[in-house]
Amino acid sequence: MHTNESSENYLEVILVLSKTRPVVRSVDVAEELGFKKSSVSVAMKHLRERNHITVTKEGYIYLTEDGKAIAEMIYERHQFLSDWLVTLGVSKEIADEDACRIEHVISKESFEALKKQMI
Amino acid sequence: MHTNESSENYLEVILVLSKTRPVVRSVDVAEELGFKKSSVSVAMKHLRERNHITVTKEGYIYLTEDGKAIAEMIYERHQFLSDWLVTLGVSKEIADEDACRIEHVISKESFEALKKQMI
DNA sequence: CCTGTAGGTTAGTATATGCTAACCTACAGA
DNA sequence: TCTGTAGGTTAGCATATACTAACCTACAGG
Repeated sequence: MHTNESSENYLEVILVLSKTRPVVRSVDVAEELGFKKSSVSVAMKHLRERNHITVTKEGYIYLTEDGKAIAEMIYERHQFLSDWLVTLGVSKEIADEDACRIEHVISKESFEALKKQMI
Repeated sequence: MHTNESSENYLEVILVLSKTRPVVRSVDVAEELGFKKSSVSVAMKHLRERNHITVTKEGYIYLTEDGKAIAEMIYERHQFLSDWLVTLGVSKEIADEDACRIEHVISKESFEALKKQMI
């Protein structure tokens, strides 16, 4: 279940998009991230190869068990870190940007410790 | 004064090493980071080109004003983030590793907000 | 004097990422 | 029917980083 920061981001975006629309396609991911469709195409190929997603012949992207686990972990971190920064007085936008970077590098231990403190 | 994560790390290490020894050389940096001397050599070339360091003909590395400013900012973040995580109950080792990654991605705003909360 | 070692550099390799350009397929609509 | 557009793929480029291999210089010590 090894991943890179970029893969984690793609998986998270797929999860988020799937919450608000019936199906997620490469173009949707590209638009959301502001990336070119070719970049997303290559990234999806990698995610397929690593069994993090499956793609139907119509181009609909679905998270596998593995992919979903990663996506949900990252998404939870994102939500939590963003909210936490906002409680510290950081603006919503900056909090979101920072959460988006910190979520990929913080350890499980530190994240859990932070959650515990916030209860 | 533009930098990458890797450059920031090198500058921080140079600063830290200079606190405990009279001079800092490429090999010292390589040993500290666990990198090969060739990698450090190339990195030092980039830091020279961007005027973040100067290197004497003996191979002694010194931070420029710019380089020192970056190094000290990152070092302050490192210290603070590491201490903060330890107060949350994270082990010294993990806190240090996490600080080392978060220090490069957290925004000025968030860092200041966190500092304020810790007073 | 001569050789081995320390410190440094350069060239070329590899991975991760995103980009542009060119191309393909399928389908909607004049 | 014919064409334009949407969605997707592939090839090749560019940057950031670290690595291995090969080489150079200088100096210590037999």
